Amino acid sequence: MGESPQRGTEGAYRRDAQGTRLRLLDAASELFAERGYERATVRDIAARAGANQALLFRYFGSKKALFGEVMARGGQEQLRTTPAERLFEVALRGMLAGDGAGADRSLEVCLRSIGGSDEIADALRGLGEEYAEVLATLSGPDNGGLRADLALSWLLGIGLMRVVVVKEPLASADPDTVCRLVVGALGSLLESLPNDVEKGGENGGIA
Amino acid sequence: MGESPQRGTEGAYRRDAQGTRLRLLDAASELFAERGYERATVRDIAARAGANQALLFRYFGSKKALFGEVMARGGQEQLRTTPAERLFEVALRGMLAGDGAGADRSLEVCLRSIGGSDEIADALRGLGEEYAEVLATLSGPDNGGLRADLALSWLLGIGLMRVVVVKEPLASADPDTVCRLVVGALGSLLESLPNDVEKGGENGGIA
DNA sequence: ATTATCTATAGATCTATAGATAATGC
DNA sequence: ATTATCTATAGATCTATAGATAATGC
Repeated sequence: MGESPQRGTEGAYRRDAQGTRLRLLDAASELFAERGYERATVRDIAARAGANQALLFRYFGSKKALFGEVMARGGQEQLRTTPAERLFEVALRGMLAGDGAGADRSLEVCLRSIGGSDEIADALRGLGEEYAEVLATLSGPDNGGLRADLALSWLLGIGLMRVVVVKEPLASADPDTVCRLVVGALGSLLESLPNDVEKGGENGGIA
Repeated sequence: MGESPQRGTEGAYRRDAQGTRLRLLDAASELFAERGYERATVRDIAARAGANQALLFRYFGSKKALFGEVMARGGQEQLRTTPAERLFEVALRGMLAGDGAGADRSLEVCLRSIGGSDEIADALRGLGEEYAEVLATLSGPDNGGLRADLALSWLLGIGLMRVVVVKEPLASADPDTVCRLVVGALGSLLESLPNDVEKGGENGGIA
């Protein structure tokens, strides 16, 4: 009983398709980030949005389509507003900070959804392409793409261990310390990071 | 129809509880590695083992218990037989090589199962503890545990991008090249990695 | 006689849909 | 009248169990 109004705290509620759609999208962002794609059920998403579960299908068609919209919404902003040489650190700090106000949780969503389905892996690959493309501009021509992928791998691995696995001492380590250690070590991989490190330059013959 | 004998290629088959148990365990190792915990169903596991699905529950009790046995079986060997200063590279090469004969796929299993349930994260954390503990001996006293966690994060991140996400160019990059780049960059994080990466030569001027 | 193996099914999810209800705009 | 919202349920999984069947050892 008592599930009819479902709007909880708001008191008077008005019919508002666009508003409901947006609340569903926000709720989905949160729940996908918290539990991953599979474990976030449409009923839970609708409940958090204070909406009926059937509306989710009316407005988005399917759970997968909703996931697609969630992924499309985030990420892009960070990519557009951050200069290449700061992208790694900004993304890393975003991951380390966890949930901020309008924090971009796209990467976290991906990490928790891995293995859920092939479409999820596709989504993460797509997001990765965009990050890696930018990061690749920081390397010389030799293995630039590979170096970018490796940097991105570290970023995701750190997120995985810290946010999903919650491995100590990493999980509660000071973001500044983590950032310093990682960016320092990456200096020999990506050449134009802010804290310039002497660079090796050549790569020594790859067969 | 026609699912009764289920032993396929073997021809004459004998009742062999221990053998069936082992085939189930092997099949589970493979399928968990390929699809992760959630998507590997007990029916598929039993089918690959050429056994009836009910036997899985008879011999292991539950799907989770089976997963536990799979995780307990692998990993340990690599940890015991590999000296600390080579552990990172050996684990990395194992991840890069993918499926060998008796390759240890525990890490891959974990990567594909993340988000499936809290128990999975626990299993990965436990496996991580053991690796990190060994890696921590390679660092000086300052932030040794954290440095080890960061190295492990990179290892897992690379596995994630290469094996699960299949991001190019990393996915089909030459293992030697990847290994050289990563071990080189890690030199500034873990202090006593072998300076001779069996390629000899340039290790990049790392402070 | 023992017990490895198989059949059949309970019971719990979860996504998705069809159709009913009711709040808004005209 | 339109359409946002809700109810009820179909249909597809999947794990797990109870009890039947049949291959082995004595």
